[in-house]
Amino acid sequence: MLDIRLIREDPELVRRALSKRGDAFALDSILEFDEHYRSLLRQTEELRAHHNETSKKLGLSREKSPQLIAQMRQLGEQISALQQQTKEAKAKLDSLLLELPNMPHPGVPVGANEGDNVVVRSWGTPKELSFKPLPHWELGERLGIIDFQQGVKLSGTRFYVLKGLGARLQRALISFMLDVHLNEHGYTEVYLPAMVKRECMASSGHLPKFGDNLYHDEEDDFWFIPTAEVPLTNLHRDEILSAGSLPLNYVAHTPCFRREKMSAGADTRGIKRGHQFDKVELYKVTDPASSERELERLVADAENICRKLAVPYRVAELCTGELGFAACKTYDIEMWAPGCAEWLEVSSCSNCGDFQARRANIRYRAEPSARPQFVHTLNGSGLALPRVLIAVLENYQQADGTVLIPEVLEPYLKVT
RNA sequence: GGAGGGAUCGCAUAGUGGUCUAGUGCGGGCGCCUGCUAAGCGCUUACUCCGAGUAAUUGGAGUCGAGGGUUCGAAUCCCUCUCCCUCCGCCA
Repeated sequence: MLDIRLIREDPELVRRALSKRGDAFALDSILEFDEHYRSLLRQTEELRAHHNETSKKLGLSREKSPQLIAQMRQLGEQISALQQQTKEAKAKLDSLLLELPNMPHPGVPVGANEGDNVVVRSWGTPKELSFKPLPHWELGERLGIIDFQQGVKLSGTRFYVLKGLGARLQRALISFMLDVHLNEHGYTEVYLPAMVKRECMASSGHLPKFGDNLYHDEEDDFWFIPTAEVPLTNLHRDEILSAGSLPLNYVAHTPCFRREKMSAGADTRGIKRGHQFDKVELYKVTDPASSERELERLVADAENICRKLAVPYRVAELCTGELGFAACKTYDIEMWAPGCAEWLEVSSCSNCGDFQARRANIRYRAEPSARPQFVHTLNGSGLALPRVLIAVLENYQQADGTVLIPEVLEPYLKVT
């Protein structure tokens, strides 16, 4: 959520920033509703002040004047009517504010689509292969480690079953990633609910706008998380943290569930885009001054996994048009997959500034007696499992159709 | 799933219709005292919103789990919901 005071004081700044995303937003009606709401609020408060004062006097006086009580009753009715209007205006204002995305950080390259993203660095070079590399769906089927038909049999399109070494390879990757983030990067591991309350989705920015992409249980109003970012953002909802506790660094392995309505038709082959997938997620809560630096560290932590797996990758900074709703700055990490001959997005690392903190009401005190202010939140995959699995299978495949195990995974995968 | 109990300031508690402008203790902060430490003493210590002021500051409104109701007036009475605890049942 953007600060209404900023919109009020400098609407042009906000308008310019948001326009870089390539959409138009209803700033004018927000300003109008804000003005309307505040004038109602002022009236309500004035009447209430008068009401409070008289009521107090009445309490202290010995004889209760019936006329005065009648007057007060009438005033009370006026107040509750006005209060109702004020509440409605506020609700309308808030619902408009919740639809506004974050403002891109000033340094983010302006652009409309993927072509305008800027590759900031790359690591490793795709191996020269003496044979034609297979895509993972063929490799996986031949080796009997990915079964697409059984996935469809159980749950329909965009589901698959990992079997034997396929399942074990995924599990090895998860353990390996968690261990690196714990031991080398100093994150704290957390185990999280995969279903959360509606308000959690609003805090992270996934509701009200993106309900289409979420699975939802009607009976208990549980929402299935599309990423661990959702529960992680809510871990400290409505809290005031001490400056000394920052930054908080969390790592979590969770399943993720996405309807993928928007991308109907895209990537239907293989395991690149399913309705359910696993992800190791990195998350940071920082003070405002350190969030930019911490984003660089977070990306470096995710990259470290790629390097240890010895898979070529590149890092791109997203242009303004590609930024997610809550993000003000994002780096994508893409691993090279020779079989399907494409760069696979295995991680998206974002600084959300105070956008989520404002929605989730997460604050901190710089000094023990200082006024609380909003923290910054950052998130990034470290990394997304199916795509790393693809990259490993396709990069480590041999001419005879077998696949080698990356050295770092050997301790996790004693093949017998 | 059934029955009962509960939710008050960071924590623990007091508060059953107007003097609650929510008290007290602990914890935190600032200061004093003191060879050091401990102790002691004094002061202080919630958040949000609207307004005035360049600012320090200041006026008002709201918040005792959430929402609604009764009342001139609600932490206190009533209703609904959420969450927590205890017991029973079921269960990995």
